[in-house]
Amino acid sequence: MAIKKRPRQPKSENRRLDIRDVAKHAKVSIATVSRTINRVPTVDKELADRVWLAISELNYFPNTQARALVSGRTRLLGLLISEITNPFFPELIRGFEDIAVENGYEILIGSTNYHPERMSLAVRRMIERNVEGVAVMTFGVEQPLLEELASRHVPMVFVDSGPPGDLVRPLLVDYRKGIQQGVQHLAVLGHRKLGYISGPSQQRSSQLRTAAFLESLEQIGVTPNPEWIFEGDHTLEGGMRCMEQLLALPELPTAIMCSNDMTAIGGLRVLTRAGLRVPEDISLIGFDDIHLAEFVNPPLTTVRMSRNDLARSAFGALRAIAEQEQGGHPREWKVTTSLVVRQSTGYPRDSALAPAAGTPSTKKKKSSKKV
Amino acid sequence: MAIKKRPRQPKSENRRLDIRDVAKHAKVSIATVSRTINRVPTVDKELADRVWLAISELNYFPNTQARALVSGRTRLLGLLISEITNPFFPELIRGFEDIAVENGYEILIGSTNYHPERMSLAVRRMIERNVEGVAVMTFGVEQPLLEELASRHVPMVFVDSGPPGDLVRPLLVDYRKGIQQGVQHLAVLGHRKLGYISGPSQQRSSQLRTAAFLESLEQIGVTPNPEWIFEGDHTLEGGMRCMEQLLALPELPTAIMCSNDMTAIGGLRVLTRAGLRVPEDISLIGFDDIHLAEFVNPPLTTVRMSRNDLARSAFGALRAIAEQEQGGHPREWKVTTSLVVRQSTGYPRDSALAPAAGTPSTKKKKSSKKV
DNA sequence: TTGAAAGCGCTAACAT
DNA sequence: ATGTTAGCGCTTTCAA
Repeated sequence: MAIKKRPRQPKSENRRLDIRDVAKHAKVSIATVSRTINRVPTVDKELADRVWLAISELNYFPNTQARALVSGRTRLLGLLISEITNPFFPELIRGFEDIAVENGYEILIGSTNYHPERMSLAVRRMIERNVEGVAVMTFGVEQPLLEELASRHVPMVFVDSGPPGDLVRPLLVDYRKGIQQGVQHLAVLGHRKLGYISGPSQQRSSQLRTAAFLESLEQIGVTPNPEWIFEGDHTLEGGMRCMEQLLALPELPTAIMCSNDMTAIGGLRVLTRAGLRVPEDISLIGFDDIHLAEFVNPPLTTVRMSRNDLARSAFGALRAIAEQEQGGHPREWKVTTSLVVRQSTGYPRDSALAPAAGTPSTKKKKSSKKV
Repeated sequence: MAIKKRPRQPKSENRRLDIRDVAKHAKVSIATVSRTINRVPTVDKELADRVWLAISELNYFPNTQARALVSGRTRLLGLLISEITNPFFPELIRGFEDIAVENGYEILIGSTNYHPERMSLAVRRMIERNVEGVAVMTFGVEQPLLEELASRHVPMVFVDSGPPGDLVRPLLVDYRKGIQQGVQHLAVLGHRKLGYISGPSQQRSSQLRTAAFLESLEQIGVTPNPEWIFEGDHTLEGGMRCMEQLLALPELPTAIMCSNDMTAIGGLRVLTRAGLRVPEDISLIGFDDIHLAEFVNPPLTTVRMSRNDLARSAFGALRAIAEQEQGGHPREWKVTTSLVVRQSTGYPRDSALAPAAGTPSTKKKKSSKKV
């Protein structure tokens, strides 16, 4: 597009400046220009100065394509996401763009829009453009696509976990801390009877969450009641099913933590249908902070992971893989969590703390309700 | 990164497949492979078949860098935005990604984050990567940067308008239609006394809006009352100032349209402080549908432009410039608008239509009411 | 219609 | 420390 390229001959008038122009202008060889630009330390100070001067006088920018072609390094990273209009992603992209650009990388965004075709197109685009690594920030990417990348030795990072491999790293979300934040929030409100709906027990990340829950209970000096612990499957339906079983119990907990938001939202639905009020009768807390969490009624208190951490960890991990991380065992890339207090948590029903019923007022945009 | 490149000799084991591998496999010359891939029509059908077969058997992807280097076409487009976490942009990006990818382009996103430095970094990145065009989707990009692009013959499109030039196109937002939608919405509710707060009269886009307002009034058979028409400046403060003046008038309009949302939000603030209720006492309607519009109290009814239109127009315009748009005068790229009915508009105070006062119930998010 | 070969702008080996 | 030069993988001329 840029400019109509005439055949080859007439050295078109507005051709881009190239390294030879700079060399000529600075009266050095093109090799010296290249070395200067790449900060090879052996270049004579004076020559280097001449080169830099020429560069700025001519306003020369090196041609990335040519550099990439010869060096094999594109300084391009792929970011595979599900849908950019899902508010989780813009924040993530922002962090990723920031750190990538700081380090001289560009990012190629591939949205799958939940379509298998778009997904494979995205992977294809990344391979064609020779990305130096891919951050897979969405679930459900088909195995063959990942193999395609792996077979071409493209480093990958996954949120949470992915197929293991030499060039593959999981990002470690700090579930322990996240769950702890949730449990302590409930403890502070005065809850001692806590229930839990887990994710599928085969999934590593949900095992971690369950373990963290139990551990957090211990920290607040509460003995878990096995009756109140259910195994869900991280779906809305799973959450509903578990909540129904729970409601059949003779004694109910005053608060329930769920292994993810979808589970909590399913649970919420059942609670509401059963005529129980959240949080007046029972408090509910999720995990993930998906978009929907803010829009259910009442808005869900939940634990979210830092998009910025995620972005920086993904970048760092990709870079470390690529540069072979000479020193010792692979580093772990942690992602921190934070509690997002909305309106699905409040004092327990019979608590002395409760002004009457409902959520206590808190500062800022945290849950707040005049009773 | 991708893979540790050993010096040059040992033809590293896991080098990428290249066109020669395909040529060998298909028993043709690399020229034929190239022609086949580029769908040059003169290739013999049978040879072409062999080539395609080889390509798919080897799972070959052409190297974009090499192609770009020799052809001078990167198939890369720059998208200059202010901030990706502003919800205006993800939608825009989505549309842009869709159409770009459909056409074999990639997009390079540059966020300015309202920092002059980031802005020039973004422009620099685009030039370095040799983008074939830039869609400038944010205001306030500094002139020198645009000149930098122009001097390198990079085609540009601007939302609404930008510095004119041979390789520059404005996108034309259909203000007339947008304003009309707003005015008719008010007319349907029963408003006949309409006020207007314009933008700065030097700015072309606000002239267009004002003209459209007057025209729309005529269409609904209302004679404009010059007393109720104020010139704002598209800022919050301007909106407040105008609204204060308006409130000093002996007779007030029942509804006010503003040239943009910030103006309306400023106006809303003054109205609220003056103890007037919106929309019970006075209806208010903005233009743009900025993020904030949804979160003010009451949420602002406004006119928004289609992000998808914007994206597609930007892409189309860029492409047309680049391909020199052989046929006649440059095409116009229109962007449509739509009315977003929220809660700042309702029946006029003394309307027989009003059930009591306040907003009529609406179905969906569109205006529509049973009278 | 096909193939051989000349570059695209740059980096890095090699020579000096 | 600097210059010369051979490619990187491809497209496109040119000759056959």
